[in-house]
Amino acid sequence: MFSIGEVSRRTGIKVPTVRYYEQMGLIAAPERSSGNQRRYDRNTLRRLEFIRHARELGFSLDDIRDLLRMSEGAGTPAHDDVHRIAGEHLRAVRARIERLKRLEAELTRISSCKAGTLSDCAVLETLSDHALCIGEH
Amino acid sequence: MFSIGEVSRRTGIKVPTVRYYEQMGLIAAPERSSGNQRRYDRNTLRRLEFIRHARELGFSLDDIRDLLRMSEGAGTPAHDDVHRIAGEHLRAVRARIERLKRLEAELTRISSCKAGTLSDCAVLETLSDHALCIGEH
DNA sequence: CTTGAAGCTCTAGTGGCTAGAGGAATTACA
DNA sequence: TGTAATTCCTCTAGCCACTAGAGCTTCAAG
Repeated sequence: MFSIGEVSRRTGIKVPTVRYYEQMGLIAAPERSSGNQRRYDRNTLRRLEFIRHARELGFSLDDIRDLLRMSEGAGTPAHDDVHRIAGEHLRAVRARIERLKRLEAELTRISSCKAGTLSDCAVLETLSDHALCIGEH
Repeated sequence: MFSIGEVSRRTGIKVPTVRYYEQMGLIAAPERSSGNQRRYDRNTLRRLEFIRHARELGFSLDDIRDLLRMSEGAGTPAHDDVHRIAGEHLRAVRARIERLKRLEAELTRISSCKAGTLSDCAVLETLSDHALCIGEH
């Protein structure tokens, strides 16, 4: 059995965040010691690693709840749902990359200015120039 | 003079968000009509376009406040600060792109699985597998 | 002059945590 | 066994950048 601090060290999830996940229903309320401190088993540890990884992949806690539920309903044909969630997320991620790349190009341009005075500098003008807006609006 | 709705239409910033920016001190409290409704001039319109654009570039409201202050202190040698903020931001954006690309690769892998049953599917296992974690931890 | 859209202020909620107060339990070591 | 340091507990409140809704007033078109 692991204390919450041990769990935190092993999963890389901060202590208050572990408690927060419990509150949000992502993990069950664990057993307690005689002095009312949380004691976790290996299953919960694995579950938290899953959560940590999925969070790094950018899934929302709601998505993760779904994914966990699916993985629990062993054998049920939720396969498609899992792929749907992952696929939707992949699309969102690709869109984000595209947007960030355009952003990078613009930032590179405006931050490479070498003029000596602010009035010569493109940064502020660029930020003001509506015609240079990235994205759709 | 423009009503808040007109401003919203012209800048693409939602009405409550314009009021929020006023509350946060990014724009000054505008004149009011006899019936206490906000009336904006072209200067504020331009300022809001600046804000909108900078937000799209991912600058925080705090950064934008700084940028606006610099652009107001006309002629002062704040040039370096502007570039520092933009440069810092550029570095952050590049890091984000790198992370997202690794993420995309992993998502592509896990969502391309074609197995018929959940137990054959790599998605959940992949999410659980700590060894496949992206990033540093 | 009426009606419906748009405006006003105010409060509270969102996601995903994070920080701090004030106290209790555990652990390491003498 | 004593004690001091560390970890843990609950609870409340704060973060960012909005967003939603209630309940009311004003504006503009016909």
